[in-house]
Amino acid sequence: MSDAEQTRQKIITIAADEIHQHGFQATSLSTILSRCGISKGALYYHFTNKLELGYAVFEENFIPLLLATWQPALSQDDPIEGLCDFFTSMSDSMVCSEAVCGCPLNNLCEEMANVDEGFRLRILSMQQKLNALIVDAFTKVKGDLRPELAFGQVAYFIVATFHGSTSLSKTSRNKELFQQVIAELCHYIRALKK
Amino acid sequence: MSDAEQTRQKIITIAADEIHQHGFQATSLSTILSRCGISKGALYYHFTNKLELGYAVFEENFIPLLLATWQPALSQDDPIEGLCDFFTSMSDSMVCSEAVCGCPLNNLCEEMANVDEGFRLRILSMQQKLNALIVDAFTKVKGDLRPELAFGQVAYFIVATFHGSTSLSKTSRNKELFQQVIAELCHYIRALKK
DNA sequence: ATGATAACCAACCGATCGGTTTGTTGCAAG
DNA sequence: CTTGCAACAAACCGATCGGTTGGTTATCAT
Repeated sequence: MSDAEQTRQKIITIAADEIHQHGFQATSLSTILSRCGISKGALYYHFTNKLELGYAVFEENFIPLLLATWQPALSQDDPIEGLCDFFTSMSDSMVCSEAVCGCPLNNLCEEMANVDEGFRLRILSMQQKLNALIVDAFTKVKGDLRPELAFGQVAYFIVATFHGSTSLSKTSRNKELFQQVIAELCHYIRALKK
Repeated sequence: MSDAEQTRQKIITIAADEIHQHGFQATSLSTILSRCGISKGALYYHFTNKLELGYAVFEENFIPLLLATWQPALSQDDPIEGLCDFFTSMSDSMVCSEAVCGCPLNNLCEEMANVDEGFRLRILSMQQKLNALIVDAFTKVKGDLRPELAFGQVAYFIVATFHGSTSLSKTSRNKELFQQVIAELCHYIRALKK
């Protein structure tokens, strides 16, 4: 990897961490620069402005991260149990510092969807991709599921509840509350089976 | 009402609208001042700083608004149907401009819970109050509900899903998606009955 | 050896932020 | 009639923001 590409990756990685912690608007370029150990000229050599840096972080860091997080759970032979195990292990292993930051997708959705159209469309695209993943997984085992279910609707419901539960855990700082909502979500998911 | 109290109320009302639209941190005092038609000296006569203004907005505007929104649904004879009617009529009557702004409680939770402890504790208190309202309503008709239910857990689940669905509608700008998730939430809620 | 280019640095810019200071007005009590 | 305080207005402050500019260094083909 060339020096330039190395610097670019470093910027994106650190910017992703800052955005995850403080949101996009509250993230200061100065902080990124000092953490990277580079100057502002270096950053603006690689990115035309802050917004383009944000888009790059979303596409090159957040999206692959989200897909890598959800994919394994959904490609199990039994995606129902795969999802429940995924949610449960996440709520069990969650430490306080993670609970505070929340899901990067949900964070950006809350913050930027009604602020910048570029962000909104990228977030929307990712939400649809995630939803399609869940629908595909359910379709593969649709013989085991209740026949009247609308998979798209159910998939959005699951993601909405998951995001809402991460939101709740931000104020409580208590993973037991998160675990409770996740437990209830797993009840719901398992009840999708015949 | 005295002139001073009138000015104070005007500031809070307009600040509440700005915070609801743009979040707390992105809300500019200058904008509030010009919308109110007052000077900065006037604002700082009534509030010691921006944070205290934010607290006042939360306690004197958002909290009463939220309680007035949820209370009627929960004090029905049948809180299950009350909640479903509440959610459904909200998703039906929602216009695009409302969908973009989301729920004030959820917005502040996402933005401020890990930024300011004063906000976090106030939000947490409100979440607990809302949860208690739901638990109380369910307890009154517990004879009609499935016996194995943990009401607190169920209540948090409902609120989490509702907040997650408002989050989803921010990106889609399409109330049909919101309606779908709400419809699935109503399925879940009605299934709480025996 | 030299010119070109990629990759970067340091200093600076205007704008805006939350917050402070000083001054002014209207009314009400003495 | 004047004194005093409540209720503001207007100007200003330092800090920080995203962004720009002009130069510097290292590499590499010619």
